[in-house]
Amino acid sequence: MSRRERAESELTLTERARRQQLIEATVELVADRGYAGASLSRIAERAGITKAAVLYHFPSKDAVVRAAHEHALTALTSQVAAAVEAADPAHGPAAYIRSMVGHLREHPRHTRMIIEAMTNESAERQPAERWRPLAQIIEAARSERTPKAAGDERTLAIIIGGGIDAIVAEQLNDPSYDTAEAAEELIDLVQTKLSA
Amino acid sequence: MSRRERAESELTLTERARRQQLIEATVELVADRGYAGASLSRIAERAGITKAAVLYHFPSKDAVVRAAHEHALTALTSQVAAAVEAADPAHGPAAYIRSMVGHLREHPRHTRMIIEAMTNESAERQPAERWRPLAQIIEAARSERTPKAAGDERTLAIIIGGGIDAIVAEQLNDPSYDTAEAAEELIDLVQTKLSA
DNA sequence: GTCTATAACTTGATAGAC
DNA sequence: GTCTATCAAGTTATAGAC
Repeated sequence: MSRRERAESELTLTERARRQQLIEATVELVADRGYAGASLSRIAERAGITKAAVLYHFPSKDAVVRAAHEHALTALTSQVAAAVEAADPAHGPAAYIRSMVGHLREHPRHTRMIIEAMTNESAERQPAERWRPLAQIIEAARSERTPKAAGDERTLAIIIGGGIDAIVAEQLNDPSYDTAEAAEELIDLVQTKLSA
Repeated sequence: MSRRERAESELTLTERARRQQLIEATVELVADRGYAGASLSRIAERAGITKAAVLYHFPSKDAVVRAAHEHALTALTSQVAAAVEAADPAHGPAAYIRSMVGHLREHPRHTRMIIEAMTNESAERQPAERWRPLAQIIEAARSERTPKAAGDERTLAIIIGGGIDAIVAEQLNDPSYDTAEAAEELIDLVQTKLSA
């Protein structure tokens, strides 16, 4: 299942281009038709080559999908991380929420890709712990206001994360939904909690 | 795709039993291996019969999965509805959160089934609007305290719903996570908001 | 180094035996 | 009324041509 994958440096120029093309095709496909709908033949078809040709560039179908997933996830996390670092620690949670909702709104296809990947997360992988980074950001913000305060950052981070997901998901099936405004309301909720 | 399904009253006793058995097998299967892993052959295998036999009791594979989905969903909504009705309107949101988290904790397999079904919700079905019932409960609670208040119930309901999902999901990959406590924290957060 | 032809298997569904 | 035998279409992956 898990063969060795070539290092980035060893890639031919055309290979690089093909991989990128295949990743984009896969992201679109997963976004449009879900995980199940992203078969090798359809990926190949969308890229204008054959199934077998896809399997030359990637060791397996799973590898293609994983690459597409990482592509979307990296884009998200790097942007959010940058936004948080640029912000004052006290406004860390707000920056996190704003940039995350913003990114997901601007890249709906990445969103679907990430959601699908999380849901179908094979049991083989580690338990995620997606809340941890946000919990640290909350802790930093908290210790800036009331130095000795230490609450349940984990649960708060989990709730916020779920809130973000739900807001973005809502926009997915009602494009007229104002996610920016919703994000501010979520931020307001968090501020209230942190001030208490 | 959508053939006529027999009315409940016309069902033989053995047919009733088989259907129930197949539904349970499907729920377990989806919970364990996800939507994709729930093929006709595996459903049949788990029930001790053949694929084709399954398709005698249900018109299609889709119908089996839909039945399993409805089974899980009905159990959830009926319990939550009862809990909310039994509670004072002012405590409606709390009752909603408690009973929902409680039910999902007690029935983890139903949980996975519902999540998978929501994610793979074919585009053919209506846009869900899962937040509506909760929004009404919030509105009722709000008008009891400050009769003229009318805020953004929709977004609040969406955030709460997402928070519940996230709490339950967390318990799914860390069984030691205390969802009851998390639920109380979420309730506290909502109370703060409604009091403001 | 890149891709075509082919294989081996699984899928959902039907027709018809009992 | 219940289920077995069979099918056509789809799936991923391999072997080997260019």
